[in-house]
Amino acid sequence: MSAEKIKNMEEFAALSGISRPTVSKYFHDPESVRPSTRERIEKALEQYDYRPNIFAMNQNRKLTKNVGILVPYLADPFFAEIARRIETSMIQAGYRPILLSSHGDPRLEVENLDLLRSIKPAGVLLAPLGRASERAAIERFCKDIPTVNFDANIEGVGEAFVGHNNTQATELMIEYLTRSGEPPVFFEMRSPPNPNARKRHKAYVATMERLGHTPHIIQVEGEGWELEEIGYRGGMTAITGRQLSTNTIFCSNDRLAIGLLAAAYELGLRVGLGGGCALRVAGHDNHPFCRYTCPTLTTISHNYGAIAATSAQTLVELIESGERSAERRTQLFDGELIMRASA
Amino acid sequence: MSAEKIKNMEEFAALSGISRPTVSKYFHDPESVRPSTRERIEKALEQYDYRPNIFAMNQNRKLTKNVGILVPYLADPFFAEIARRIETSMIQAGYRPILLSSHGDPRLEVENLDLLRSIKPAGVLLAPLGRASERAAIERFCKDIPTVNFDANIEGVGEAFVGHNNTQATELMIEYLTRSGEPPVFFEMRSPPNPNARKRHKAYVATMERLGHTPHIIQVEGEGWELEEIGYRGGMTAITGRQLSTNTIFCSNDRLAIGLLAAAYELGLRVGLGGGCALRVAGHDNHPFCRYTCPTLTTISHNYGAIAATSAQTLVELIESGERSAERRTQLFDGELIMRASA
DNA sequence: TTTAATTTTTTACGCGCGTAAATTATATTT
DNA sequence: AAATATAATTTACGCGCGTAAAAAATTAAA
Repeated sequence: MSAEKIKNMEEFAALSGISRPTVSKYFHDPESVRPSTRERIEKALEQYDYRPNIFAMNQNRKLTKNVGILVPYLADPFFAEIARRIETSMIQAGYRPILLSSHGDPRLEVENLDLLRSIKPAGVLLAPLGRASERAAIERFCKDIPTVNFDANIEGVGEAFVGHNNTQATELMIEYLTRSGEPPVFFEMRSPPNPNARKRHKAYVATMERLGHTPHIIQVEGEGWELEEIGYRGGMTAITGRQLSTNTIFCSNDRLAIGLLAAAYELGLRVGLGGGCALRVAGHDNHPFCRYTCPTLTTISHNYGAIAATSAQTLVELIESGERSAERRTQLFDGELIMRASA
Repeated sequence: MSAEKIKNMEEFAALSGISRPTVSKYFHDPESVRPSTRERIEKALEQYDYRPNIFAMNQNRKLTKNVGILVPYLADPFFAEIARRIETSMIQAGYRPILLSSHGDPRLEVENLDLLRSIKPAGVLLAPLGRASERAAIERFCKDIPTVNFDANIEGVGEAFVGHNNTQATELMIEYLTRSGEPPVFFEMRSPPNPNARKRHKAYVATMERLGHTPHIIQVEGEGWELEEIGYRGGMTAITGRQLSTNTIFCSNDRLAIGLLAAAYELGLRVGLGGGCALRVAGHDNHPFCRYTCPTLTTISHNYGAIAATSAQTLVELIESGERSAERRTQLFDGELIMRASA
């Protein structure tokens, strides 16, 4: 490889003995130039190690290969995992994903949308903060750029929504818990930062009533995204304060459940199904780490694979058809009961 | 807010009655224009909601406010956490971080470096994959762009290295474990994907020998970044195969330890310090989740705050001084023993 | 009010590339 | 070999903005 540094396509074109527009064409699609030309370009490429500037490329293109992925909080392994899968799908489909996290901050979410605008994305995959989001800004964004909404639904926003069927999943778990023991109390945050919490709350109440049980809800205090810590503290006060009307707790999400398990462990309560267990605990999400709690956490899994693949595919179709779909499609994937040792 | 859409600075300048270069100056630094002018611009800003295109801005600037952050595997909460902190630091310092993950793939690491080149970053914070990295590509990158290396050191690459003192940390843990019980066996992967593993291995051997003990190492099989799963499976075979020469296991990292704890739990081994415990397990990293294992995991914490802050600050200084430092600075932060219940 | 100092505007060019239209060169067919 | 089809080149302009230099307008000082 030569030591000379190549600044731009002009220089590279000169060195390879081909005109710049042809080189440009080559980078857009290597098949679109004559084989002999292609060979010459590729030989030069080996010698000089030039790569076109991606953002300059996209500046004057009507259709770019950039896509944005925006999630509310990347340090949460749930989002990290689903983002990773979507990223991989989009790369395989020939796109270049840019992943951004809003760190739980609605202002940063808006800023990130502005940043995404700047890369002229062909489309965006958006998991919004939810209630905290600045709806107007998001709506404006989606009006301009084809967007697939995932994980958390903002009604009417984006061309499509792909998500988890919280209602079905909640029913599934309550039915299982009721069938195999006492009906559960619901353990949640009073003001949850994560989306989906409301839906789960409502589904819990509705399902309990349908089954003829009285809903019983424990709402723990706490702000922010340190959900395990909040679950732990809330669990301590709930258990020591004897707020539990049954021996079965259904947590709004796995991270709260993980904290609750830690509290139970510390207080010497045995958690699980068998005789001699004082408590059953179930979660929701199938968080990457809940296979490794002690006891392992019974939970409901999102269909991660389907949600990631469908979101990605929906966006790709949207982009490649070139049309904005007339009606907004909503696709929900059923949750799956993951029976482990905690309930 | 008006319904009209503004495409570029030209249009916005026309609507606000100010010339484009002055508007450009305003966006660079609002204080640099006359107060009356600033007012007019800001009034127009409220009306029309225009934002300059970030990448077009940077295209022709000698010094941009973009910085890149590249980590090997973002779905690992360790990297998610440290990246989040660095991102926040850089935002506060007035920079615009772009966070990228290589998903454990060296080729993607090189592609990400190319992508970073395209945004003309003022500097880059790089946690390389380590041994798997394509050293030549990284060297070339660092020659062109001021880079601070963090977490995993690639000797001679980047202007500075900021990381965790694996040697001190390993010594600290071995001394603690030895003092409070039997000297530990070392539990690691035969071919670890994560950086730092080698250093810890060497430090283990050296420290054990210094203390007059025979090093005993269990190397588990497995590829990829599913470290908990690998730790679990390796733990199962190690325990059932009676490969343990002592009752104390020091894991190369917390994620392996988490898997190992799950295996011990499943096999009915009590883990912890007290009488009646068959095993002691310690980890390394202070992974965000090891506070919530059962028993809680004794480990060594990186000085997350210091590493993130120092990396960010070093890069900012490097950028703002405008010089490339003559000698490569290496800063290691000592680990801290986090005593919990598992050892 | 005049003069000097500071801003702002105008003008003009550059960044690295896309892309369309017209022209020229090369390959394929008859 | 001539005619046709295909590909490459030249030319020219655009994307959204930075920035430098000169000219014009505004403000502050004398």
